[in-house]
Amino acid sequence: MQLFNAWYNLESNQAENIQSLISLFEKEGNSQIKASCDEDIEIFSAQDWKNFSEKQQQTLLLKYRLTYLKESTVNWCAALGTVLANDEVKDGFSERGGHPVEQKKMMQWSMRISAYAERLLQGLDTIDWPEPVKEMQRNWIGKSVGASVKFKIENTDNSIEVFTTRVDTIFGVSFLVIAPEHELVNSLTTKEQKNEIDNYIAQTKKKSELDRMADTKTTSGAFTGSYVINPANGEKVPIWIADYVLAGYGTGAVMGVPSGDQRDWLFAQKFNLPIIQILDSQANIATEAEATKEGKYINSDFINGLTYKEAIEKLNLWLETQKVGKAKINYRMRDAIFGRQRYWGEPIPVYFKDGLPHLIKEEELPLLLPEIDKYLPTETGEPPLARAENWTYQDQANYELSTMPGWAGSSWYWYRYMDAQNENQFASPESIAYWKDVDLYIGGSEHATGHLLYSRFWNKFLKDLGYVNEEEPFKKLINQGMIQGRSNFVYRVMDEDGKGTNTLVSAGLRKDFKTSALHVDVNIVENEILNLAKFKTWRPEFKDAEFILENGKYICGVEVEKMSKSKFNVVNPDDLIKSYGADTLRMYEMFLGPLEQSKPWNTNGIEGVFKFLRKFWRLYHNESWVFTVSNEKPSKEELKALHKIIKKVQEDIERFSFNTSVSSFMIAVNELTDLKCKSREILENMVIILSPYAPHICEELWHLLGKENLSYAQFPTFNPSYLEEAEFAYPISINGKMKMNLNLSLSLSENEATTAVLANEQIQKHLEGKTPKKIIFVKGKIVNIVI
RNA sequence: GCUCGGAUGGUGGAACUGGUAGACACGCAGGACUUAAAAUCCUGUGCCCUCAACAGGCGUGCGGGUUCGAUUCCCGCUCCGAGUACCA
Repeated sequence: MQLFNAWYNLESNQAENIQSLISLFEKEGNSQIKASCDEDIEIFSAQDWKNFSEKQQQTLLLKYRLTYLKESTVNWCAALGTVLANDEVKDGFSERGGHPVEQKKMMQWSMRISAYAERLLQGLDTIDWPEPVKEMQRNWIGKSVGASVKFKIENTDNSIEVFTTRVDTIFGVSFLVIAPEHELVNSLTTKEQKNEIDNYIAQTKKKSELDRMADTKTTSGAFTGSYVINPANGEKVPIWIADYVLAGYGTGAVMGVPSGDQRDWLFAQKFNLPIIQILDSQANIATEAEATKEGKYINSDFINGLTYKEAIEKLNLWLETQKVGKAKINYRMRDAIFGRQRYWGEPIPVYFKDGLPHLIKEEELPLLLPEIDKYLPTETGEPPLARAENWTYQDQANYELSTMPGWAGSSWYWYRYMDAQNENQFASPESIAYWKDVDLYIGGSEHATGHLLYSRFWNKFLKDLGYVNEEEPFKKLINQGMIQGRSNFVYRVMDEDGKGTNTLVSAGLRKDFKTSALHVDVNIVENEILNLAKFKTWRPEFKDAEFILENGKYICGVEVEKMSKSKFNVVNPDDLIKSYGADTLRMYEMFLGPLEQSKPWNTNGIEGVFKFLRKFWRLYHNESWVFTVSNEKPSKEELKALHKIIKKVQEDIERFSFNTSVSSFMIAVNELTDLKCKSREILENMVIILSPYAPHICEELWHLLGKENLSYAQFPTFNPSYLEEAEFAYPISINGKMKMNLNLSLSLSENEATTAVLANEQIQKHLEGKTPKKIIFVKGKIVNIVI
């Protein structure tokens, strides 16, 4: 609601209530206002504003709001009557059922995250996050400095606006490409070209954005028949459409400069368009494009002879004075779509009256999901909420039918933890002032450009409105590795049109068919062999499935990928807890490897951790499993073992290296077992050190030791004097190859040490009578003899 | 395609700042205890040559380089994973 009732003021560089915008409109119209808003805003005066009807005013405001309605393209599956996510579309067909999917335009709620692009970018420098994640976000925000240029359409008053980072190449333009979805395509297409354009658009509609992107090898496009005039030299430039240009980015139009851009070069090659050299440094443009900024301009009228920097400056000024363009900063990040055509999500608290969206009143919240007969779209393809009876506001106006996406909740939930019982506010100002932000956030890098960016966006917005105090929500971030799953696949045979059939072919035979791979539940697959009976009942669409078997079996394909419900490769840890206990599972997960590393889930080593915990328990017991500790003074060796582990665990916790701590615990327990240690002093400390790793067993032992409140026990202090050594077994290497170890006192100087080394008989043997050229001595590390 | 990450024994991994590669586990093999099994304990286990020991050679995805010395640094690839919007 707040986002709907807000706009972004680029002057104060923060979000403000929509009321302040309305007052500005009333006072001075919109010509002086610097705001993040839709591109197609007309200029109006204060007087105009007052004369506008209520409806006109609201329509205009919608173009400024931070939550607004926007036409977006979605994957539409007519057979299922629903919108599909990208990962539910496989090769242009729905994963479920194999029905055709096409790109369809739809009015969708969006959020103007782009208003925050610069702040999201700058903020990265202030937070302690892994560099790769920051880098991904920087690339995602994608700031580029360039210019926008208007190309006038021949014989009309309209023009096409183009964004370019290389305005200096404007004299090399030999064509203009617009996205197939571009709103001007229809009006630009001439009678002669209509067939070709229609065909091309039909083809494009079948491709998802992902497909369009994956295929960089084929150059395709179609000529509209119309021309624009290059403002720089007045020349006629043909307008093409091509699917490498996306409607959603910039203006959905690109100027084609074949000499400087390889993609444009390929396009010009294929369709016989001129390739114009514009820099004297471009020597090989007959074979490939050269995106150089070196050299001086040629064939470029008034920038001939200038360098790159001079040309950019001159052109930007020229564009502005000619009123055909201006210098511009562009962000590749698009606004985020906020509506979902699903049932399970928060309903959007909006109703429609006279085609305009209105918010329900705040005291009417929360708006609860209505009951519906089945969680499916309607027969006419409307979202599930359309099934609800009387889903109307005050019995008159229709409610919005889409629901909110997952990130509506995930973008602010941590504030709820600060004040979870609060019934009136999302969190009280006092609790927010106390807790501030999240000190350490552990999350997977798969959220780098989704959740972690949306959260930063909402947090900044909440700060602008004074609800929270920190600019950034997560001070420090660590990427834990993803636990991956082994996914199994079946292969659906496709007919000549590429449509899915009812037949599935075993993995070994799939080369002979055109197939598309489908995830299958790992629980109905054993040793890659599919249980056919279970498969048929798994989902209704497979009831009558037919199989092409190999050796009487259906063999599934295997891939390792992230564990996810949608991939049907999730395993449940409950069974492990039942047989090994939660401590074992917890420690095993740590033992598996470094926190940041991804790996497939595998329980092969869990026995080792389980045995360790039993061995640890036995330290506190005698042979008959009776609790036994002694009050004897610990020996030197026992103290050494203890202080080794104190040091190690301290260091490991600092650097989040839990797997190495677990190994060290095993070493310590092995040592203490060998020493037959029963000393209370040692064993009490061991419980404290291990307790964060295996809390249950430690709590139990703590009680047996006659103590309470383990979580408040003081972590033991490391004493280095227990670890001091007088000697070190130096590795002696010859030409960098380790030959033997030699015990030397650590107090020896370099000279004394090398003398002692050369005096050694065995070393002389290794030297084979040769005189060393050089001896490298690193105290406490190594001796290397070069011969 | 693009952005980001990863690769070390049969397996998970260790080696933190360029200094003994394979710690600690799993698995495997052999043995002890047991009527037997489970549990527990002991020994061995990177690869190659060798009956074995001694000794030797090769080894951190691949190909080069820097260095007395490289799993670690540099250049060029391959494969695997995550994200994705052909970003003008």
